[in-house]
Amino acid sequence: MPYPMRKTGQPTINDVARIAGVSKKTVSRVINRSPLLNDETRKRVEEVIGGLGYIPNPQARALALRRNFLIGLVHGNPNAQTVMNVQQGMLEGLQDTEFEMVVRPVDRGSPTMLDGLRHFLERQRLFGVLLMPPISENDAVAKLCDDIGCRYVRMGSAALDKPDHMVASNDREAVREATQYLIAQGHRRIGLIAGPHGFRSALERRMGFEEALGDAGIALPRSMIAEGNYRFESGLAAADRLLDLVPRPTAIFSSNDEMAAGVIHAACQRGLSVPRDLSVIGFDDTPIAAHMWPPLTTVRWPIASMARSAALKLIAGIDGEADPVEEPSLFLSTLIRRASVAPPSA
Amino acid sequence: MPYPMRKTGQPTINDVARIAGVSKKTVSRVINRSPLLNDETRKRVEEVIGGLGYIPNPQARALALRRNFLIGLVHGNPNAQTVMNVQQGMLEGLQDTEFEMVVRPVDRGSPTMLDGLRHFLERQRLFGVLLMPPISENDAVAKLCDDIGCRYVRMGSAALDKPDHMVASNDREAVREATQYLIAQGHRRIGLIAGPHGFRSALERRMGFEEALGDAGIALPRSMIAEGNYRFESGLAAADRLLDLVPRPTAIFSSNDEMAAGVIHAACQRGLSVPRDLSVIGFDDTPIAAHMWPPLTTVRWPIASMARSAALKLIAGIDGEADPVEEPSLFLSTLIRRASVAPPSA
DNA sequence: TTGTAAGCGTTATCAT
DNA sequence: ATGATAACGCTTACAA
Repeated sequence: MPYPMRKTGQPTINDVARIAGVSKKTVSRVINRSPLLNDETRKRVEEVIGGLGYIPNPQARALALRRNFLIGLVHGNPNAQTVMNVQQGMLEGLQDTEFEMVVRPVDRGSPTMLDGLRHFLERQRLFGVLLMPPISENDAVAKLCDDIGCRYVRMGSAALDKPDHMVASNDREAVREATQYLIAQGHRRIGLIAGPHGFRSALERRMGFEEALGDAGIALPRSMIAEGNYRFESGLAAADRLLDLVPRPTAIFSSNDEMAAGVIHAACQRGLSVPRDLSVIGFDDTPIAAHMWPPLTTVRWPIASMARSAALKLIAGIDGEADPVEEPSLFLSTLIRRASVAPPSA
Repeated sequence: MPYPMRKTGQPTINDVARIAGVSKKTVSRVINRSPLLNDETRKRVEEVIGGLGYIPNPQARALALRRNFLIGLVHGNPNAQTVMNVQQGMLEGLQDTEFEMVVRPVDRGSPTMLDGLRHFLERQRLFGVLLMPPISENDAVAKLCDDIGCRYVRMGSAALDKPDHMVASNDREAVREATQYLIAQGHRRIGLIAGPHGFRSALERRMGFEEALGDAGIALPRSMIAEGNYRFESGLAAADRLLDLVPRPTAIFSSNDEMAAGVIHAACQRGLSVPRDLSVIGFDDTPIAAHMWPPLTTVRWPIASMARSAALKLIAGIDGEADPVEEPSLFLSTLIRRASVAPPSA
């Protein structure tokens, strides 16, 4: 036999029912916090449950309920640190619940992505999924979840859905602020390393950047914008393009930290000193931001808190005891000022 | 009702049996690749399965088999990038199987860690778990898995268990080689930033370092060793201690990349130039190694390959078709030479 | 408020 | 080689 059986000595609902002198259904009601139950009965059953150390079998529940106690994390191919932060926040939200986290990387862009995801969700009968950007920006994915009755919460850089299906950050305003900070420092030739085309986060951040420059009456020639794909190498290449300009930009805003690391790398390669010859601002505040030299001024993206909140939204309303906590849907990003920004040198 | 029911239109084993004109048990035999089956029957059933798009319900299987199709990833609190690499390797090994990955962070050091883990494994009836270092070094955890009939594979920096329960890297030799490289460059005052006490990886790497120095007849005063906890800040602090020495070390081997980033940070803060004033070698070859300035010479730790192999070991022997692939148990680390090492300046 | 009986979709036992 | 029947441990209908 490929799958060897295994005896388990764990108590079942039958044991509890027998010892408590009630039917299994009554025990089931206790487990599921049914409101119509005599307090005395409930107490007696709970005592037996405690004494036996009984824990309901999740597999049996999943079968009967046609629904597993698993929350999926669906992510595309973003930054490793971002994924870790999301996992951490999610697990925090799921802590001390009956839910576990299963991780599902998908290849966005693959034509079979949607089908693969459908099979996954249908087979595993997930309770819900957390959709990370940029997968979360795909409306077809959200519709798929709806169709097959799987709860979902989308994480995004703008309001993508109804509040109970979404947690968002205010990227545009945060970037506008960051850019205003550069302007206030005296910078006028400011380059942008944009995120990849088709990403909502890329769009929002770019618009924040453009708004700030527009408000200050600073022209933004096309040449001052270079597009990257959120990866280090693309930041390096984009910075090379911007730094080749004459005159050179005195500051660069990069749409994420990983590309900002590429900017600093490119500057160092040319013998430019940051921030003396070039100021740099990133976005995310991943650990490397504080660890690189010079420490990177960046926008702190509260992605872990967002994920925690998203997880709580996903499982909200199933805890018979308390009313579901109203989790916020909007999270504010803040500018973290470090050494990578200085006034432009004369 | 807290848990709303949901109708599913998916075909079941009964549909397959009815249409194929066989009993469900026969279908079950086809699914599980039972050897005692008429080829003709199998073919007919497989056709129906294909036509219907039937997929066995994992929840029902889990209940009947008393075993879930989930592989757990148990990790303590190490480097985020390392965890991501492990996840990636694991998922690669699990790709196109019926298994999913469940992530379980645990607080090693907590007195309830073992109990918590037991509850998790027993409740979820995991098929198997991948134990990341340093949790993997805890023999009590391995014994726990054995006791409750959960497969396990331990990842480590040395042979921790029998080959089918372990994947290991040769940290000691790799570090010896890295240190020899520093010596060959002409360094004689070489500092070590060790990993935390109680970690096997820390011990192995330290021994490799000491062996290389011993072989070369270079004295290693206690003051040239500083202990860190694998985190950036600890590397920064340890480097500060080493760089306060008079005379200063001309090179530092850091037991991982994150602490090495701290070393470079500390050097920059003092106005020292790497590699002119100080050569640095790290361990891991996480992405930041190539991204920092200067690019970090480091030991490439093939942790993703190890995790992939570990996953394959976990599910080996259940695929009735092919014989289980013999996965390697030992993985070799290699030195990656980048710009952070140079001969000591006169 | 509680219990009885019938699933949920699969696999194990023991026939034939 | 295949099938009937009883698990697996829980939940929902429907009674009582």
